[in-house]
Amino acid sequence: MVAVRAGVSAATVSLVTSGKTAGRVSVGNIAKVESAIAELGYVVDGLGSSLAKGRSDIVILVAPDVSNPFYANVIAGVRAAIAKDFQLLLSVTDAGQTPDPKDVRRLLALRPAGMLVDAPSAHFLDELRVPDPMVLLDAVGVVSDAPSVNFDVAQGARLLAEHLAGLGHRKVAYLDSSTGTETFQVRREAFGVAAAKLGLAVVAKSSVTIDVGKAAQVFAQEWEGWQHKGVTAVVCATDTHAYGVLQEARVAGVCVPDQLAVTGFDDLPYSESTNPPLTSVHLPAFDMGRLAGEQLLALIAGREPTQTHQTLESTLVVRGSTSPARGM
Amino acid sequence: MVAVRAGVSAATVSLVTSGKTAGRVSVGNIAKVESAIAELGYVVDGLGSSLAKGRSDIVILVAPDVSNPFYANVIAGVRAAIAKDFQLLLSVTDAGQTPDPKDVRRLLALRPAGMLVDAPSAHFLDELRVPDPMVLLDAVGVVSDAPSVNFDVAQGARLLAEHLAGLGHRKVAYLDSSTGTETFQVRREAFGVAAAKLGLAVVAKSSVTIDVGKAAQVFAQEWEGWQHKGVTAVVCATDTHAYGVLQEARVAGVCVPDQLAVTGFDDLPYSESTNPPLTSVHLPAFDMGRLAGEQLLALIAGREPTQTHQTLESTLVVRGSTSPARGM
DNA sequence: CACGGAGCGTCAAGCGCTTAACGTTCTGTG
DNA sequence: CACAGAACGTTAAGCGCTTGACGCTCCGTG
Repeated sequence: MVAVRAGVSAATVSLVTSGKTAGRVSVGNIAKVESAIAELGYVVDGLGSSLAKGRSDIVILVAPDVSNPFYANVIAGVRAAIAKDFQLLLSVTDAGQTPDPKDVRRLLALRPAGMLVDAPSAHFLDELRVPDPMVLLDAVGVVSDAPSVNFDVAQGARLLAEHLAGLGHRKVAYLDSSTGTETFQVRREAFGVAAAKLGLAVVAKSSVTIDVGKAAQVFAQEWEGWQHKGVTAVVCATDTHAYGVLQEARVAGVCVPDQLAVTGFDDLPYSESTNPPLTSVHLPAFDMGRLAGEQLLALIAGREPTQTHQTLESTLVVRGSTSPARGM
Repeated sequence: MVAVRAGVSAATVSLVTSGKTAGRVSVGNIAKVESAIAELGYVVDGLGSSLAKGRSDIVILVAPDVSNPFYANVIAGVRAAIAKDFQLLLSVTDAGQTPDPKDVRRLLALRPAGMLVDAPSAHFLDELRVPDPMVLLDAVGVVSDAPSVNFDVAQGARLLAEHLAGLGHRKVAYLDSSTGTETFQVRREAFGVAAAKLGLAVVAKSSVTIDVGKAAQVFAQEWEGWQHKGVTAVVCATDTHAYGVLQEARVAGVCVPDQLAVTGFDDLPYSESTNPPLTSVHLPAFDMGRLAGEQLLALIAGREPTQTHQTLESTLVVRGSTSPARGM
């Protein structure tokens, strides 16, 4: 191995690779070791190193649905914060499902340096014996003393309700999904509260999944009923639902936004390319990831996090899918 | 630890956890150990175990761009194949970039059980000392004796060219991206060949990235020129480009498909929800991931892979964005 | 009754690394 | 010149697990 090549002991090599050379290794030996490392293409073995140090340099990110472009942004943010020092390991799951605690425990066996949990369910946090440094993302409706970074969903919902009410809409349909996470529940409640304050009537309906297709089906079934009730706008709890509604509305010959306003939540990248472009509540996913990553880094380093619970502002992006209600 | 709790040696616990109890551990002791494990919520430490066994149960997936929904499908497929036995670790990178071999080498230090490389560049494979079990995905334009699973891009390009020629188009613009991977190069060439055979004239243009917005810009700049040249269709090397074109065409008052046909490549999930829905070459990403995962599993188990190089059929999904050329 | 072998457990070495503890050498100072 | 302490190196003890080697008990058979 490197040690014999450089003519020193393994201990010395270790001191060099970990940069603890001050007062322990002579410049001559540092050079020898470094050139031996270069010649051999040596990389410190992560397994041995982690075992000796008691923890690996892996950070685990648990997210409910990695195929969702929204999470891609979160992931990118996390990566931006921690990639220099740690390996990011994703606990990948199927769409909309919270990971099985058993799977996560398997990950925990790798003794990660820290853990990030996106959209954790209370049940999930209970089930799992919570490890040392952990930061929660988008931890709505969950009580935990772990630091967290969240969106101001209430604000987004309020902006959205005000926008619709301002356009003269009096009755809206609310479409969300009955998947596991608390996310949708919180959004529905937030919108309900905001709508109630403005005298906006809400008809709620849940789809089974966040699929574009499923949402389209629901719309196809419900549209007639909604029409009878005087619904002039559909508020979707996630943009993918809105895509389905847009698609099916076109099929049904319903003109958006003239006959029906449609709005989303998340502001996914494609929402500016739909027809018409989608009015949506923008949630700063990348920033959430980055901030959570930074918090975790601080925690790992033993520093107390600056703010335990951070809330990020959400904004409303108004595009072509909303216009004044019929008859205005 | 578990051993004392069950009143046996650590060796016996290890035999139980790894299932090698035949002729080594009595049923009584197995029961004792198992209940001790259950009570303590014990999970075999991955670090110690991997170190002793010489390799971890991690599989690394290297992909050029995880935020792309196309890769999300690949990942899902890989996961479906290997999740039972291994942890999937993604070498996450920035959009369109091949990962830095240095980063990957850091991952290699975890001594993964195997490795999957999606859209590898020749340079990347050279740079990296290739580890034991490795399977390549979408390894176009790369010579390597590692098993691989690929798309039949030529077939897709042919179907597309035939479709357009059949609709009476004589001159098409080809829009792709100049990002690192060989993917786009291969697609362009394949389409060029197919088009030439059918007497279809091609005007090529590259965008800097695969961004929707960048593609829109390119279209805005080029459209006038293309119009002069008699271009009646835009072929995009990836659906995201097509989204940009669709969007900008609407802004410019160009009617798709009557004035201009637009096609994509990849058949991303949103392509059925664009306006009009996008005609696109469908690549079976999930299957590619799954097959590659299975190959890798076989390799890891020491079995020879059944087929070294597999090619998956691609198909053309015709939707509303293509119609007969003007004047037909 | 002696002996072979099956059945069951444990021992101990070792995976590749880190780090406290402990030399050894060298330099400077009283 | 003696000695303190800085500067370097190495030794060795693990980290938590796996596994080949070994030992013991017990049973069946010649």
